[in-house]
Amino acid sequence: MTSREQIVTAALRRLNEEPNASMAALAEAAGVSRATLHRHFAGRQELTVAIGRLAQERWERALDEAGVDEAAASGDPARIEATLRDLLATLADVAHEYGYALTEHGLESDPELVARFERLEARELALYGAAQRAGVLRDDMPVRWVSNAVYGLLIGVRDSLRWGDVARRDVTRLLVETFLTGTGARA
Amino acid sequence: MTSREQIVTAALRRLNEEPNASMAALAEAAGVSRATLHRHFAGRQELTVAIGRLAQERWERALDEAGVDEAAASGDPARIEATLRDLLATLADVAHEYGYALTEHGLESDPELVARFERLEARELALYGAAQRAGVLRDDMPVRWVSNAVYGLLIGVRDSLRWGDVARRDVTRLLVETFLTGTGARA
DNA sequence: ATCATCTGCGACATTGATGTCTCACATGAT
DNA sequence: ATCATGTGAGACATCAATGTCGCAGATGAT
Repeated sequence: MTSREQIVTAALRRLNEEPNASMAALAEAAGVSRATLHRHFAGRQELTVAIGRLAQERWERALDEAGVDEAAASGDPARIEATLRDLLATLADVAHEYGYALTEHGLESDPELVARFERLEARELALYGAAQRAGVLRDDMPVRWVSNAVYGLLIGVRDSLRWGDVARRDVTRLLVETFLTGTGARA
Repeated sequence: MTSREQIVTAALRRLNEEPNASMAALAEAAGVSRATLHRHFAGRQELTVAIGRLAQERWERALDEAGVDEAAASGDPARIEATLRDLLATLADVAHEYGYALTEHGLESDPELVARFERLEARELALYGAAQRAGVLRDDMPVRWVSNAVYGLLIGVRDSLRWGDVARRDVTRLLVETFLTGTGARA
């Protein structure tokens, strides 16, 4: 791991705890002098964008490994549902590890990041849409609502783990079941 | 409405759009000079805390008007469910109007705000717990997860409205149904 | 008319974070 | 031994946001 990568991951860890940590704090977290931090990243913006990219790569890998595109194209309900559950399970981890990137607003100012975000989101929307057509998800909800609901629940996951409200091994089940069948008791 | 209140509501409106807006921007949004803003609020902290208090008052009113405590104490499933639906509908509005307070981290540094937050949260947790015991909500989920899921979905509501993904008149139904029965199609 | 109060305006001081620079030291390759 | 490279330490400059102050004009009550 290059020192640049070490800095990014250390900064992410620190920012997950304190989103407004100063560059000095991030340097300290990386075990590096402030000057060295600036040698690798011209400014805070550059560093946070690097973190954003890292998060997106992780997200993209989650989509790839779950086989989102193929499942969406297949139209096979069983396969779509399995993929969906698989994806959500992985996204729970991503939310936990990259929570900072999940909630930070400043990242929207980087066009490259925004563009990639939209591509990734589109792939997810395609899966949700396919799930609706295949009868896996109810089709009387806007796809974008479904997407935003997932996003919100992922923030719930992040907070639950942050505050220690829920054990890590339970959180996947809670997320998936809440998303698919809600919190209501079966009639 | 006193000018102090006008400033708070204008600042809230502005911060809902741009959470990092400067004091100068907030003064402008309130149609007031920067000096006048500082005459009313010694610093940014004081202003954001005032906003936080406002949001909490709104939240408290939502709990009161829905009759959360009485419903929880009654143990009556029908009443609890009606109260729950009612509460969520109101909270959707609160999330829309007070989104800034919903996501801003800096508010956690004010002890008074934190204390009141915990009291309000406790009332909600009591309702969720009662709902679980009454068979309205499934009882195999930690109450705190339920609470965090609501919180997350409210962020989903906020974003959906912010980006125009969902019409305001639809969002209540989407929230309530997603929360209670999930996004999955009925088997 | 007079007085109290609030406000806009603009100048000024402060502050905390940020970015830059220099120099000395450590490491490792040749 | 020498050289290249990367780093720590600390001084320094900069900058944007923040907070303060004084003065003059507006408003409104008596």
